[in-house]
Amino acid sequence: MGLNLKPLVISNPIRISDLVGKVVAVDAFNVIYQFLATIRGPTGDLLTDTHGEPTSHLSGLFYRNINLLCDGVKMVYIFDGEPHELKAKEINRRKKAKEEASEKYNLAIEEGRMDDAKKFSQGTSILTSKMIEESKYLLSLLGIPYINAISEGEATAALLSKKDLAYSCVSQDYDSILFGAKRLIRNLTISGKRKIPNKNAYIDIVPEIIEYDQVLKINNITHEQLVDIGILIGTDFNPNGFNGIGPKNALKLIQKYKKLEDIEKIKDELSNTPYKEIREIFLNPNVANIEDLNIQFKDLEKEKILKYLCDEKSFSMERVANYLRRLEKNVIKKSESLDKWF
DNA sequence: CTCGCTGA
DNA sequence: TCAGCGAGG
Repeated sequence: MGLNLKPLVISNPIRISDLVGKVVAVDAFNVIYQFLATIRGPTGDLLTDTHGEPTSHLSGLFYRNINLLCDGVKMVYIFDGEPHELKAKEINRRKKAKEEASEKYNLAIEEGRMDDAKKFSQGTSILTSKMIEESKYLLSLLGIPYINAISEGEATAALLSKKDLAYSCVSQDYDSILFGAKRLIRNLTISGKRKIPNKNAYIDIVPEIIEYDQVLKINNITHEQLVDIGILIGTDFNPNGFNGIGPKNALKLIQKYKKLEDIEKIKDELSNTPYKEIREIFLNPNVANIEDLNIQFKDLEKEKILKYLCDEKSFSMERVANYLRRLEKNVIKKSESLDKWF
């Protein structure tokens, strides 16, 4: 799951009101997986419609996006395309991890350990192509544009930020910074309090922003060197990184030796790592031409949303209508306060 | 994810 | 008034 850059970055809290009118490029898979992990019933089951089809992804997308739209944030969702072939190992590892989580989940259900069941269920989420299509459909009804990336979604999100078509990327993972994104916002689509695992305590989750320039500056490194650090720690394209090297160590090594080829003690391991190819993935990512990306923000289609979510997906008419009304009021209020200036 | 209820 | 919990789908 991404790479652990946390110890090497500075993150500053950001208020959602700082994002009014700004475009953010959202890592769609990352966000939807989060909804699938968190939006579950007391024993870890997903929300479903009357046919038993999962609806947790739609619930999360609907409520979260309406709130962000109310706050005046403009989202563009970026969906992953074909993964790079070097990602096969990582994809396989995730698949195995899910199978293991499913076994633990089933056993916990069988033995009536419902707390455990809920815990293990979070690791079992599978994002089907049907769920992806449903998510895209709901986004289009909400008037929120989305882009189908050629390959890694985070590469395309980073491109939007580099070209100032977006102010920032949005993801929990740090990969977009390696792709050269100017900014990354974390914790935008999760909110409030989170329980600390196995403890009876809660922490406040607040949105935070990470600046690319600042990351390079405080560590006194270049973009190329940041990518090399990522390769040492381990990326999706070389999942485990190098033996015994964590973020702090990786930084020290690159600060001292400047590049992977000059680090004597990793020579053998390096010869077994396609590091040149991985560098290329991050430094010359496979993305569309910026002119070919058609991003249009539209009005939401109220009737169609009600029809889709309530008639087809078993959402409560009252709740959905309430939410849509709240957004409408907000839009009116915003335009009124704007009118006062003229 | 979010709402709505509940008990301090 | 508000954190915490259960339900929604």
